[in-house]
Amino acid sequence: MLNLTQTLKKHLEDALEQAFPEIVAIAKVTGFPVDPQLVSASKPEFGDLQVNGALSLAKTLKKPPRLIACEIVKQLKQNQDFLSLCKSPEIAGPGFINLTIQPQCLVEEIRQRLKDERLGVPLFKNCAKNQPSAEPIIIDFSSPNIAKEMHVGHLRSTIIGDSIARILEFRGHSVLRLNHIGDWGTQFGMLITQLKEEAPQALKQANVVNIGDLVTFYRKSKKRFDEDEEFQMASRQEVVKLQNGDPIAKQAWELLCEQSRKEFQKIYERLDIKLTERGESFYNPYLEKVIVDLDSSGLLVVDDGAKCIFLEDIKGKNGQPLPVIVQKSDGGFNYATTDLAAIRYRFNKPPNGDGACRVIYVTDAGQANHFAAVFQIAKRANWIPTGAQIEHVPFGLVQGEDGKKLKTRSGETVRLRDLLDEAVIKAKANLRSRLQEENRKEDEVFIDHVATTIGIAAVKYADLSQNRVSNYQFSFEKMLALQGNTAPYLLYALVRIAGIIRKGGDINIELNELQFTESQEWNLIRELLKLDEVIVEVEEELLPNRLCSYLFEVSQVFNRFYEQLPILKAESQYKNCRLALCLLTAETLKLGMNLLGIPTLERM
RNA sequence: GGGGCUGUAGCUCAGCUGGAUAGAGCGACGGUUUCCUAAACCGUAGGUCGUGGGUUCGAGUCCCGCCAGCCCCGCCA
Repeated sequence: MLNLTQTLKKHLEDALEQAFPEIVAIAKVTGFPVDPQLVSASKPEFGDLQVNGALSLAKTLKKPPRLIACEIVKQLKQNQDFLSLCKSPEIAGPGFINLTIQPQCLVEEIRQRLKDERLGVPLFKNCAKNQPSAEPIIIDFSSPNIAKEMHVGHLRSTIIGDSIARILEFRGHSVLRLNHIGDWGTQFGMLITQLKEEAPQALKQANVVNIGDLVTFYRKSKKRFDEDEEFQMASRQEVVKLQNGDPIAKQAWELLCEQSRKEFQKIYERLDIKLTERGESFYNPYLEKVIVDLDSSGLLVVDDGAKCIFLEDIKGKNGQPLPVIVQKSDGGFNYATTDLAAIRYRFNKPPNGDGACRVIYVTDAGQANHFAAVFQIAKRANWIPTGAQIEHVPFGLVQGEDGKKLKTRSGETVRLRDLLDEAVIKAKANLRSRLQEENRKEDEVFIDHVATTIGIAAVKYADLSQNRVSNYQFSFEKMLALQGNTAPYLLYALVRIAGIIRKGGDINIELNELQFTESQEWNLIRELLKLDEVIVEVEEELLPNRLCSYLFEVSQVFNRFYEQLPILKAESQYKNCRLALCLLTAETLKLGMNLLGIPTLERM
């Protein structure tokens, strides 16, 4: 209903200016535009929309708010265009104006949507003044480390990042999904040194060690690095060799990366997530230039032998400005340097960069300080073009049901593949007991497919349905629960619709004959029509949980409709109309789930 | 010591630029099945929005202090 609310807003602005011509001048002086403050009604009994503007204008106009509302309404009642969209506006409470959309307008919207593949969600270019540009939006997410397995710490970034990417893509943006994997740094020196001793063949040919062994070697090497000075020296030398392009070291590094990459890919396939790999090492050739340019722009300071930039407005322990080290005293670069090089590359015009207009980092909230620091440096160095955006999209920790960081019983970090396996196993057990209760017989292919879909959907949905910023309490029991704001509940609503459609025979909906009489129908219609606003809002706020809440609402309203009104057994003129609502509900839910990265089912 | 995030019903959480009597779900209690998948639906109970001030017509929302929890803070990422 974006179009409709836009039109109404225009009418309201006109009414406001006609009733109180002086506010145009006041608006110019104060700099605040005339805003009727049109928002959705806070309660159904207030209608569809409410206008709050009269209250805030009371002070500037020095008139009681109800009087202001009265004058606005007087103007509106003379506007035939407005009255064709809205029933007579009503003043309520201290000066709210309640609006109810004309039912035939709602029906018309439904009719449009039934014909529209995008379900009324505008492309970016249609609703913004500026044309869509080919300039991509970069979303940096997932980002596991080579030689480590993906664990629960990567879960939220991967799922949330993917959903944000899907939403922006659907809105018509060109999106570059970057996997900034940890494929460089001192850990490779340690690992190669360790492997040279224990499994030298692993450095020469592929598939000699599996990822699990690699992780074990990594742990061992880390331990030795911290304890054994000789080992430390050897590791450092190995890093230097690698950095200098030594072919043997390079080959070993490539093998390690390849081994890990295969493992990551398995997870991404299970989760149906597409990413372009561009690890930290990609930016190696640009690191030196970062230092040089920071130096020439006068930001660089040498302190204790390390090259660093002192931050503005961010203080360290002793109240002194906090430094960010971009080149260590031994000449090595660190992650801040890589991140700065990445920012530059991403904003630079092709062919020397991506030419991005917006860069989004989906990482845990713990890195907020780091990004604040790096962004500040990039801004001060003028590496972010005017009009371009760079933002950190933080999320909270994944906690166990005890409220502490999620760990296995033995205290290890939880591997992502184990977590997904367990979700599927539990979903399968639930399904089997359900089948038994209902005396249903289904083949193993069906059971596998349904359990896998539900298990993965449950994990994704549970994560996405939570406000990103707060910590998230992980619970298989809750996410797989058959009731509540969960993936199975939403999937079930769709299955019900699919069931109707299967048994509905040939659905022949004459769009010209849509007519609705029952409150359950109108509730569903009103809910379905909110889709476009919700998606545009999620695009702006980057909060997928808002989309989840919406889909849950749609499912609930649909389930009431389904429960309380006959559909296939209704008289034919109602049957077709109700089937139309079923179809649109199904399309809405499928689209929404798709934007969350969750596939849907016909039967379950 | 400095900084960030969080604090809303027994539990898990929503709450969009400040707006009408603070909302869901779970759990609890009670009800609904000759009918399209009851994995559903209907109803009841449950809150000094951490706390103390301030801003104003109006604060869960904005500002300041305090308390609690989690996270980050120079050569790891």
